[in-house]
Amino acid sequence: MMNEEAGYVSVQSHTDENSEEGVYNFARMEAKWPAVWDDLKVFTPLDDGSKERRYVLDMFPYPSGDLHMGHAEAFAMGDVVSRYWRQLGYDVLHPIGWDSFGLPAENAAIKRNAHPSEWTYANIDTQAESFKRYAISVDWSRRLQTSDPEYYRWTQWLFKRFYERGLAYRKDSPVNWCPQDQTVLANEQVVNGTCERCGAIVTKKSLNQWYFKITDYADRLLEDMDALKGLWPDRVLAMQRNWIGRSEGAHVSFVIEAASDEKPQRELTVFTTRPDTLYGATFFVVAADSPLALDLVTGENAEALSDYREQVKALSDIERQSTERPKTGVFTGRFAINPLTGEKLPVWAADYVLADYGTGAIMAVPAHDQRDLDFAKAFGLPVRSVVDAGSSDPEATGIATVGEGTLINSGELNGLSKSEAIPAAIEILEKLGTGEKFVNFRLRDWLLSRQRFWGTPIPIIHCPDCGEVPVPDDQLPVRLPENLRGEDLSPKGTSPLAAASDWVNVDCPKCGGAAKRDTDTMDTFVDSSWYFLRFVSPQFTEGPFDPEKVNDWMPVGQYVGGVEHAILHLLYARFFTKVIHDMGMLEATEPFSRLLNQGQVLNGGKAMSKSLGNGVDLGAQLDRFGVDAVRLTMVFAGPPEDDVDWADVSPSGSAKFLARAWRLGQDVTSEPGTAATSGDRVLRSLTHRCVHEAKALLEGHKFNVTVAKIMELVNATRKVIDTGAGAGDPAVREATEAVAVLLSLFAPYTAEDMWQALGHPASVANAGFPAVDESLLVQASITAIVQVAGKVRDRLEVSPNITEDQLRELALGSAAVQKVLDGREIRTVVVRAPKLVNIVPA
RNA sequence: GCCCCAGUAGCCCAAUGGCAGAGGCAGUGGACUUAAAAUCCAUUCAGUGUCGGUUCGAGUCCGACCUGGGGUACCA
Repeated sequence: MMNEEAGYVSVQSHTDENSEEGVYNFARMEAKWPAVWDDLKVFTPLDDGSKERRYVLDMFPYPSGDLHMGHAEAFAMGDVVSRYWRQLGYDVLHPIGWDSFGLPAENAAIKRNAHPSEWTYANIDTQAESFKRYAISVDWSRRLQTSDPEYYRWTQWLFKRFYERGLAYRKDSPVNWCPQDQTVLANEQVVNGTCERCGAIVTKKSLNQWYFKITDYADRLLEDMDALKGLWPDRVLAMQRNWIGRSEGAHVSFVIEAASDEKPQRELTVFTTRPDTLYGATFFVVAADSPLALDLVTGENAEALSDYREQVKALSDIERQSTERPKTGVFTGRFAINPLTGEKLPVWAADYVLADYGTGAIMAVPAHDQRDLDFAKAFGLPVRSVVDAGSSDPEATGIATVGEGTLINSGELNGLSKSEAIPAAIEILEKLGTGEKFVNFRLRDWLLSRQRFWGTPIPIIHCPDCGEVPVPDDQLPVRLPENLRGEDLSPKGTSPLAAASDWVNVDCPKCGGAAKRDTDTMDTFVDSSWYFLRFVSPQFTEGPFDPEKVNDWMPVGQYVGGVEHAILHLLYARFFTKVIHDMGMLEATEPFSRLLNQGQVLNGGKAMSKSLGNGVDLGAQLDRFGVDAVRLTMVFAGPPEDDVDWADVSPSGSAKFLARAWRLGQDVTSEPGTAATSGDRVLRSLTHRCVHEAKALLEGHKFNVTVAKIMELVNATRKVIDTGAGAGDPAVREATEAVAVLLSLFAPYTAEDMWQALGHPASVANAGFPAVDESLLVQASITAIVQVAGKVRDRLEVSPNITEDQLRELALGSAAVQKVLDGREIRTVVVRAPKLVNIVPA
């Protein structure tokens, strides 16, 4: 703490305007350079095809307030890539925008009796100013906001194209409903099964909602991940894979016996991954909350089912999801016929079978499925083993046998192993015409409608005669009304838009009769599923994006953002990209070639939060240490994907290092353009090795190690100035210029100031990555180590070009080696010229 | 429960299968200073979570386990 204070004082003491020349002063640099960069349009891509294009993108922010430490880390990382690519000579597209629709703005508007746009755009302006101070290298002319009518016009346009392709549709589905507040709740507004606002127990209510048919793309979303292997973090790919949840098995049809004239015979299909266990099925279960259960139930059981369904509805998510909860269910009075054995299986309704997975019905094989076994034991249903896994009886132990084994009690399947029996059973079912191989997915369609105001209106008109009628393209955008504010936006059981009668009531575009607008708005994930496409031509008026520009830039070469978006945003963006590709508007089938997940910024081992009181204010850190020091600290703290614990790092140490680097620029006395060839050979060699290694490290996103290499070079250069060839040596200039260019990726103000001190015009961002002289990478001599039985026994100074034979002879001739060998026979000699010899005695 | 990721010095972190240390923080000593800060120089500190395996050689590869973090969970 004392030392941090010391750093603070030392840096801060030089920030006043009258400070002496030659002293590092971050405040002066931060005041000076942004205007210069703006004038030079350093970060505006040429976009003319004269240079190879590269697109780097940070996940765009939500304007919740001013920037915080998390933004500072994420954008520091993305900026390294952007500035690195620019130094390599690419035409870099690095844009910024805001994901500016969303509920917080609506809540703020209710509280302040204002329109959500006021709060939203004020915050955006604040963040934009902070980003400019933070010196992220973005093209400000491409700035966009998803809540701009010029943006959401195209969100609506895309929705219509999805609608035309049958990929946007409405259906009834159960949603969270608060009976007290008379409103639908988002999942995150349901806390422990109760309404976060009033505490009432949340129930399910069936409402008509809009969906995107993402399930049509499940296979491609899964398969195309193969090409992302090694380019996206493994865990993100794993999470997406789990989310999509591909499961191979079979559909099997069961005949349900007739119960009466009103309840005639019918067929029901189940999905199972274990068709081999069909002989072990002893009962049948349908999801209690599905319409199927109501259809099946017979008279005397109807009341029990109805009571049971009420109980299930009242269950909180927490209770429902607990695997510890005892199995519950009711008998429906019906029986299913096992297609292989003709056996009658009682049909139960239970909540452990989910209505929206598979077909909402299962065949229950208690001997080989733990859940079925738990249910069988709770209701005294029979258990029959059909796979002998050599373990004890499931009925006695209560543990289902799920592993490999030999089929028994299973007719023609007897004697087969589990893995042989699965395809054999499918073949039998297919011959009987009562089943087939089937691949099931866990992924569900994307519920996109929200009963909220501050989102993209759904461009559909409901006409009593014509039904759903899309708003014609030339009438887009359907704008949000501007006269609703404050209490008008509070939840009243329907979307706030429904109350805006001027807005809702329109003529049907088809028949001209009285009709009403759809009053729902879109999930904000829709807005963010295509913003990366809009950035290629944000002012384009003929479509969502310029069809030529989009293929010039897409796919995004590097995407940077938090792992919290590992599933939803990234899956949705991939889905949109594929649909837009299928529409023939885009060549790419994946939006983001490479993905980097930066870690979180913690304080004292924990995420910063108000309740913990451990928040660190970004603005205060910037005031105290300077933008460059904060950026450098974020990058140097560790690998980009690791969390940064602000309690473990030293922004004052970063500031000290930057001042040290900056002073090199002040000290150099040779003229710009001085040839380096006559300079200090050792320093030159180090400079070129540093640049060479930095390139490889940057490609691998090892930014922290890159910074360490720059520090090494700074230390060596300082030594040459103070105790070596001196400040006038051409190698010192060469090294210092390399430091400035490398540092420009991490500390743009310091680097720019150094560049100027070295006599170069702005901007260092365009200086170009230093060229490496390969001949300087070769060292004059190398220390070869000589091991005996893996232990180091001698070191030899050898030429890097030494042959294996030469090195072997030298090593064997070593006195130290001979002493250790002590006359023993030699079994092998491993030679790795020029670095190592390992002599293995017999 | 299942699936990922990570365990190296007091701390943050480096190390194409080849001398465990590049860098930083903290500590210690010194130079400079009337003194302090800043600056500069020097320097202490671990055998890599545990056990086993592969190899001439393992922090690195393989297996099991321990600890921590993350994801997911009645998905048939």
